[in-house]
Amino acid sequence: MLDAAVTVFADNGFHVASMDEIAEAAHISKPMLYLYLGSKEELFAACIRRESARFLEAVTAGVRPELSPRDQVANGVNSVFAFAAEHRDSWVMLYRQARLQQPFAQQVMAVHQQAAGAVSQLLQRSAWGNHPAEHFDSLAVALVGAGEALIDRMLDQPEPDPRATAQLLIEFSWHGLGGRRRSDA
Amino acid sequence: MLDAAVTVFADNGFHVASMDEIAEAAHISKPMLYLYLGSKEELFAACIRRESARFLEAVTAGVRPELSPRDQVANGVNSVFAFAAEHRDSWVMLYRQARLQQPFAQQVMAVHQQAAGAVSQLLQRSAWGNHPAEHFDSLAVALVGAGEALIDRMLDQPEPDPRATAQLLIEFSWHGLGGRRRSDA
Amino acid sequence: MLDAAVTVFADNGFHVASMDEIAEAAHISKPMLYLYLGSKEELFAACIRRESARFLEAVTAGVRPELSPRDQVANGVNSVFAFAAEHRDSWVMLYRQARLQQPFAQQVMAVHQQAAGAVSQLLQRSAWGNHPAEHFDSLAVALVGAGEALIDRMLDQPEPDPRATAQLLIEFSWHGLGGRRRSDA
Amino acid sequence: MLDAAVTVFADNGFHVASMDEIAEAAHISKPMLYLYLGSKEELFAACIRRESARFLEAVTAGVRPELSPRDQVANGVNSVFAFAAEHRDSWVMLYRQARLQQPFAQQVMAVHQQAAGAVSQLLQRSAWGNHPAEHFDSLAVALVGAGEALIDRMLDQPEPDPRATAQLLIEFSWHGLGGRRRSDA
DNA sequence: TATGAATGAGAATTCATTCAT
DNA sequence: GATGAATGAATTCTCATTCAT
Repeated sequence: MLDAAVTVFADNGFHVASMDEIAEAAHISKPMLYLYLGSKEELFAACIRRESARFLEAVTAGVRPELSPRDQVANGVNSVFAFAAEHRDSWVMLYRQARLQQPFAQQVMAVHQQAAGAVSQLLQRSAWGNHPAEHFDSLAVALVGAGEALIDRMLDQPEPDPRATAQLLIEFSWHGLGGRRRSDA
Repeated sequence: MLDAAVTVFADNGFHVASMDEIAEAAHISKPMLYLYLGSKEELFAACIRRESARFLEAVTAGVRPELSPRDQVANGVNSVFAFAAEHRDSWVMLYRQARLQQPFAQQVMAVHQQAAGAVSQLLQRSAWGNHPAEHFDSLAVALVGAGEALIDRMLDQPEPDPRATAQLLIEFSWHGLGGRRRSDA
Repeated sequence: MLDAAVTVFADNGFHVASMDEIAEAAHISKPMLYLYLGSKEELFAACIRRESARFLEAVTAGVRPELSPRDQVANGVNSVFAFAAEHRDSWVMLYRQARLQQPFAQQVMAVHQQAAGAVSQLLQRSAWGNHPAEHFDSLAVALVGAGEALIDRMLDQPEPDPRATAQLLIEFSWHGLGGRRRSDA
Repeated sequence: MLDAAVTVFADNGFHVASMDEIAEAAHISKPMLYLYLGSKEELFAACIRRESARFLEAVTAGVRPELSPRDQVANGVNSVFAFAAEHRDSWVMLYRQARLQQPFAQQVMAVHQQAAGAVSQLLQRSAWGNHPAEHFDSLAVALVGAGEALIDRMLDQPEPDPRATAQLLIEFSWHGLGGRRRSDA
């Protein structure tokens, strides 16, 4: 039942999605929706809650603390990309729709920042030299943003290849676009 | 008149923003809004059109073809960050709101992809080694996504510093998170 | 089962009371309610019927035809006040709620007018002088109205005292507010 | 516009009256109703407010402080009966409908008790002997209740005669049903 | 018999949009 | 040219009522 809602919300966004549409997609009647979920807002919140949990679970499941920080990041990136490819609607709903809907953004961003925070920590532990912690926060934000953009594009392709896309991000992250300027050559 | 609309749309999103609110913010009456802009959708489209143009203009103005590709990218990144910092509402409206509103996303994405395409070309021209063009498209997407995420965070800060933020992105782009694993050391 | 309904109807009125609430208060399921009572309207009608019967019974039980008309009225007033005090919900349901709900008002008013008619007859038999029968009808209406108002107020008090309140009404009825104007003194 | 609402509310009560019906009766569209009155509850409250004011004004207008307390009461009773006869809907709406609708009862009862309080004071000033003030409150309640009942009946008659009905109440109030029991004779 | 699960119909409320002036 | 006043159409939500078990 939440599945239908997630799909409809992912396709239309919170405001355009109507309860009629969701009820129809779920093959139930509107009163059932209200009986089980209370209201449109609660329904949306419930969708966010469940999908966030699934997302966290998927990502957490792949964590291997015995690996090096870099490999942990690589693992995480792979998990996230795999999740997005497998649960397209969940991803779109969380990251494209819920993140903007004012009363709900907070809920999504909490998870998001938790993830970014973990990345930041791993980066910090994997790095050379001296940088303030905030520097790694920024890098984590950049990395996560790059990931989201790649996922977005990936999801528009007919046959998404999460492993390859993740690999690209990881390479890009560690090595950048190439250590030296061409003019350096 | 569009200014008011942009502000309201940026603050509330397309659906929550009401024509009443926009008319009031523009200090005109609703019939005027309709006389000049036709409908809410046309109004939104007009906002997107104008802000996209401004955005492109701001970025294009800084282009210096005589520079090296890398410097051109750096220039562009700086322009984009400066634009976002100076025209917060324009940026939010384009990248946070319009990109999701189904009938309009295309309009925004056209500009967006034009920018990403230019970046891709510059990267290609600045790179070593052999990679298919598509590889650079992906890198451009990642770079642009990282940029957007950093801008987003920047706009939430009390005193955004576009130059510093841009610099961070550029460094990150060229060199990644650090060329070698710690264990390599 | 009707008890629960009466309580709920008395507390909330016909429209605000929901069948869910009544079923819950009666510790049965809604289908049972419908099986036994047919519909919300029939349920309400059944409540009215039963409470009206109880009311009439309570009042009739105290009738002592061998007494003087005045004492019979006094008796009746006492019975009514005692009934209202003892069966608060019955009274409220009948006189506050049912009397206004258009399809049911008739049902309540029939009982009400039966009582008023009996009072009118007694007054007529107890009176001096010549008055048309209609005059006594009016007096009965006034007396009954005064009684209802006093009952209403009585029911809002923490410890209703039906005997005292009834006594007040009876005194008021026989002697009015005082036979002479102060200026007469 | 409130006129139509008062009529509909008087006929149907708060819950049965629908905004559609009221809008139609007022020859305007529902959105206008909402524009001017805000919500069904506010509309009802506005009706109560206006009719209460009219009622108070009608009653207050007839006050002649130079008269004896008894004549003042008689005046007041006449005013009230005249008002009810002339503004049937106002009366019904205030005393039959609004008095029971929980969120609004207070508003009506305030006026009502103000009136009853005034009556109580006048009775007190017109009376012989020693009685606690509370005794007069009770008498006022009874008197007012009797008045309401008579008005109710009056309003059901084809040609209400407020003066005669009021006169009946006044006589009844001062002299009761007859000073002595028949058996006293 | 008894009920958990389901729904059709309708109510309040809002908003983009348009006349009449 | 400008606007106050007006509305059709849609949306969320509720409730009396009924199956399927």
